[in-house]
Amino acid sequence: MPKVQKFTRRVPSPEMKISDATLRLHAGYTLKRAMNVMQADLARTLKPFGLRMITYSALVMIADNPGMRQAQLADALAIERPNLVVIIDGLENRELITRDIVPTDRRAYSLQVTLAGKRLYDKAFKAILAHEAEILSILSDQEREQMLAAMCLIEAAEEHWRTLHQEKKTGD
Amino acid sequence: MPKVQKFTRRVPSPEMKISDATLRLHAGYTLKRAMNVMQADLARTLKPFGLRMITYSALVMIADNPGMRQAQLADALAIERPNLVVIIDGLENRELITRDIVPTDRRAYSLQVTLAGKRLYDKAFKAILAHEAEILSILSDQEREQMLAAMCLIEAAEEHWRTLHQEKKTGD
DNA sequence: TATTGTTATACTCTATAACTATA
DNA sequence: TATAGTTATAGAGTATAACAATA
Repeated sequence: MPKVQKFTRRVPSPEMKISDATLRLHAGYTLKRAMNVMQADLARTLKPFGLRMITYSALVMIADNPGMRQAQLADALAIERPNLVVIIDGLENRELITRDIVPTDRRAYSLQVTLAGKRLYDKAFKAILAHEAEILSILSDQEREQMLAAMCLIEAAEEHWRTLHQEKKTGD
Repeated sequence: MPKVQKFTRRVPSPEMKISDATLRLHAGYTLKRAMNVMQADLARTLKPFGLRMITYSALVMIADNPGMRQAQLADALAIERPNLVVIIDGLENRELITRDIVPTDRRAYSLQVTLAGKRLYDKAFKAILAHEAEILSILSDQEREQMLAAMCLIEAAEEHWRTLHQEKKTGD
């Protein structure tokens, strides 16, 4: 089987029309492309506040759930506990949150937002809402609601789907 | 003897209710959560074929656009040229694609899919469609179409949005 | 001088094992 | 024994600078 095809000319001109029609048939591909746009805008929006997506998410969760522990936060944000440590460290060093001692369980910390943390949270939250409203303005209110509902259904479907197949994740 | 816990708890922690209601107000957050589900399933689906998302995408693009160059492929997949090299290397080593010489431009390569590459592409494509159909079965046909249309609008909106603001990305 | 493919590098994000101190 | 937080580390994924060959 000769692999030399230097004589088969296909004329790969720079003006050639590139098509990703096949990949567009995959919902995951289209979803990823759209999410990259949202993600990039979100990162730009948060940058002036010195926040990244994950640090902002952690700040919001702590502010909304005062006293929560790191393990709970990691679970809620769907990240591993070790990766949360540096995130919490950063927020604590900037005095946006505090790690308080839990009298009933001296292994754990009670996470609390500070006044400065809540102020930053409020500003970042409003900025994000404004940016997202701008990007999503191409969608009607109904389209936007239906899209978000569909996203929630997809996310929720995973648990249902896993239960159905009784995941054997221990071996694979 | 299966180990049975006296008190089975999914989250062995305070009985506190954790809420991510605020983050749910951000479309980007909800979008990311849903995409993670699709992404994880896609990775699982491709694993038996020895493909990752990016290598599968490259294979499909090359098969659908015979003769395209690496720079074009990198642009289409929205990745940097240096990161594409190792991907192309992998596909070429497995003889799924070939790098052919372009007589008219000896700097460039003409990317072509091999028969084995096309066969793997067909199998992987069908597997992905089946998996996605299963996950998206919680949505009606109309809901699915509307969701995908919304995703395309969001992605397309970025260019429009950037044009409107006449990006000063050179300094930011 | 600009472009194609490439190398080297670095930085982020994520995943896992193992340690400590508690329970 | 099990859990909460931590440390160290490794693997992806992604970004930029710079180089050789060629246009």
